Amino acid sequence: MHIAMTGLPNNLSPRKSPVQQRSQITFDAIHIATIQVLAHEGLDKCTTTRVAERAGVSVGALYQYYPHRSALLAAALSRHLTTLTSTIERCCEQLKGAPLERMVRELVDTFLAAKFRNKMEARALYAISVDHGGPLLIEEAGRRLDTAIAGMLTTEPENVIQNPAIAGTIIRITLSGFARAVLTGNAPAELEEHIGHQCMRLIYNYLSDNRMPSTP
Amino acid sequence: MHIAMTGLPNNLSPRKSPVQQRSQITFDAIHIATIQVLAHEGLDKCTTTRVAERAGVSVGALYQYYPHRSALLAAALSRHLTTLTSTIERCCEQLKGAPLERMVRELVDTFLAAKFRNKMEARALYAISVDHGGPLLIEEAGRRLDTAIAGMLTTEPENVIQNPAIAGTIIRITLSGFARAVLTGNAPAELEEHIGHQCMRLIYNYLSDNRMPSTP
Amino acid sequence: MHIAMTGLPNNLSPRKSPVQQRSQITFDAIHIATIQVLAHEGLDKCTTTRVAERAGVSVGALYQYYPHRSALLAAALSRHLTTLTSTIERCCEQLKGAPLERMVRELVDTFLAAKFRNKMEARALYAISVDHGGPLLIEEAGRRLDTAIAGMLTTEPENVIQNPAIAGTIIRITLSGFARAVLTGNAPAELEEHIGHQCMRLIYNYLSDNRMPSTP
Amino acid sequence: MHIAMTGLPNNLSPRKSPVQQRSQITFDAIHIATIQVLAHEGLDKCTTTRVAERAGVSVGALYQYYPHRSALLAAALSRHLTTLTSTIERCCEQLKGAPLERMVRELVDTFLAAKFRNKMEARALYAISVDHGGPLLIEEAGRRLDTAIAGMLTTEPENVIQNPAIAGTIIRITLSGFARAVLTGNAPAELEEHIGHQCMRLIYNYLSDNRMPSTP
DNA sequence: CATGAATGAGTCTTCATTCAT
DNA sequence: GATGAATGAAGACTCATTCAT
Repeated sequence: MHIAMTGLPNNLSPRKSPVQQRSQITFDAIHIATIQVLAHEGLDKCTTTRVAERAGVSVGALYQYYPHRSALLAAALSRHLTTLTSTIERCCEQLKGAPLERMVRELVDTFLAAKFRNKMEARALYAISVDHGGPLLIEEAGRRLDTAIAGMLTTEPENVIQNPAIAGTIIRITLSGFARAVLTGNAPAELEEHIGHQCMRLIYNYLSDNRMPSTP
Repeated sequence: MHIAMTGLPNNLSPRKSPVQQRSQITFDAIHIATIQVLAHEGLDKCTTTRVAERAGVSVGALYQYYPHRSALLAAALSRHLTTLTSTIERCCEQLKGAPLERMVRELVDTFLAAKFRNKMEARALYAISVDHGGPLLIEEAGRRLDTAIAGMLTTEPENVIQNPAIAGTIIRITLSGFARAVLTGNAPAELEEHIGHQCMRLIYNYLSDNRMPSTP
Repeated sequence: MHIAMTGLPNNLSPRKSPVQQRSQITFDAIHIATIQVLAHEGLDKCTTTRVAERAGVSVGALYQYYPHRSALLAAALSRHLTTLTSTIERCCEQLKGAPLERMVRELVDTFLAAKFRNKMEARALYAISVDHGGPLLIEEAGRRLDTAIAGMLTTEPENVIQNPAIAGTIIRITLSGFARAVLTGNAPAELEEHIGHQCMRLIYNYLSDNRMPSTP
Repeated sequence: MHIAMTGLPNNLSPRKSPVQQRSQITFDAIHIATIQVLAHEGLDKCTTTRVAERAGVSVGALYQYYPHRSALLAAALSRHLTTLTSTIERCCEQLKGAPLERMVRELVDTFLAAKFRNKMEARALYAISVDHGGPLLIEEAGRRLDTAIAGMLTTEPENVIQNPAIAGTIIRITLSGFARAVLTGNAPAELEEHIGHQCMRLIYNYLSDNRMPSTP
């Protein structure tokens, strides 16, 4: 159940949940330090020593909380994804029964806002997306997002959504893709402010229309 | 001009182009080995030693062609992106003046086919997208793709595309995002075969319609 | 101020001064090992691995104290020069006001004694005089020696020294040159025991007389 | 006898003496390149490849003339020392029977002029003085210089030189020491132009006087 | 003979991890 | 528990030297 809670595969979960107050502070300090070092120095230079240093604790202390470096990194990504996922799940819950347009508008806004709240962090964490258990975490988060969005779409009043499951996935991939493009600098600066707008168009039109490619 | 040709930032470009036959063989062997090791072992274990070993040459030989590991990795990504970019550029060129629907259909098909031709390779190369000059290469490739697509859209007969530049970017980001989702296993298996279809819907509807969010 | 204390240019100074007892032992062991390996194997073979081995510690421990091989070597030379310089400075201080003959005699004796106290070490360190920051260290030591000697000469009772600054340098170069010749085996064995004597003659006559070349 | 001619110990002598014209050119080019690279890049970076490159030949060609890197370096030093030695020998020969003052003056001038003719080269070669057979070459050159100077001193008309052999060595060491100090930047700039003058005083007074330390 | 591609032993250096204090 | 010194495996990279062409 530990797995279920943190989304971390087997041996990648933190060693112990901090119970005392001092522990909690240290734990958080390490988490923050991890992201900072990751952002400022890159994955390769995000070493346990440097993280510990930045967190103001000893390496030994760090290993008190995480069994190894991968777990440390995975935890950073995990926390980020968990926050994002929860936010979206809550959002979708609240939008149940709302008109499609509002669903799309608010979902897009919420998603991007969550992703862009701390751009540095979000950007840095892409480094973990290829290794250290990142793929698994991302996959799981993806599933949860898909489910949440699909659940919301099912309640769409006019019932225009034929396959909510697929639609949920399509929306999630679209949003993730655009967020990544913006965060990694792969979108022209002038597009950045219109990203939300464009995503809405993309998604809204996709959902409300299915003429063309149905007869390919 | 070296930069212009390879898309590799100065210090990341290969050391020398092989002139003799033996050289060419070694050079290619190294390139192939790089991708294989990357795919099978991951970025961290894609060491110069292992690559050389797999290529059946000595480390020294490897360093005769690449000044350092990063250049080796960058070159692998570069070649991949160059192929993709050229393919799309050619495709867009040929589609000039075609009806919108055909444009979209063929662009999507070509893009995904190119990306999926060698899935293992494409998947492996995502590891380089965060470092080793990857971001620069990707950015440049992105610009070229955007331009190519925009150029094509400009010739759309019915003239429904208001802002081809933006549209080009949107399309590219969309396609890249979906390709990545599929390749990294972030799309449910059952969606995989419909990816092309869904992308077309997404893009075609986006292009042909702009009712909703124009009045937000 | 670190620079001022060790005479080592910024990036060549040791990493950290050992505070705990264990550290101090390791630190000293490394220093001694460096000189031994240097003496027995030569500069080229004075590798970090070999030094660590000889010191009975791991390479890692070595790198805890020195940022790189050059710093290790520089430190060895630095310590030697600092000792020499301090000794001479003290000597010159005590000889202030003494008659010229005694000044020369004792300075020469002290200098050579200091240099020859550990011939193996002194000999070995010549290898660092061309690189690894050696030239800078030597230059600085030279300046301090010159100053010390000049300061002493200024107090010569009979006031025969016209230009103490120049004389100080001349003396220092002379002494260094002869010490080197002896240590590197460039002086015939039979001269070795008379070196002090000869140096005194050279220097004393130089100082007390300046007839000839003043009318060249 | 090869040894006798080149002054190079056993396996450090060049592989073959170039007989053909083309060979001679290549041979010289390599020699010059060696010194240039040594001067500009330092001993460590004076690699066979770089030297060959600079000389405009292939590594293979270089190995045609020198059995290994050490021989290449030793040869550079050897040539330098041979030139110096010959010059001094000729000088001493011509000064036989001259008055002491002239002997000293011209010897000092000739020595320093020879050493300073190509400062860059002389400076660079100090790097070889600790290894690669350098010590042996220097020792041999020292002996020849000592002998030459002693031979000259023997013919001094007024017969004031008690022990020409020792005196010869003292003079040689003195001159070498000052030359080195100047070349390695260990003499204050303002002294540089007076070096000859100072050396003469040092040596002349040493030779003509032996009052003091004879009664220590 | 010259070339320069290939070799591979050997360097320096880093860093995850352990463990005596 | 916390500390941080020590470990040592592993990686990047160089370069003297050889040898097929």
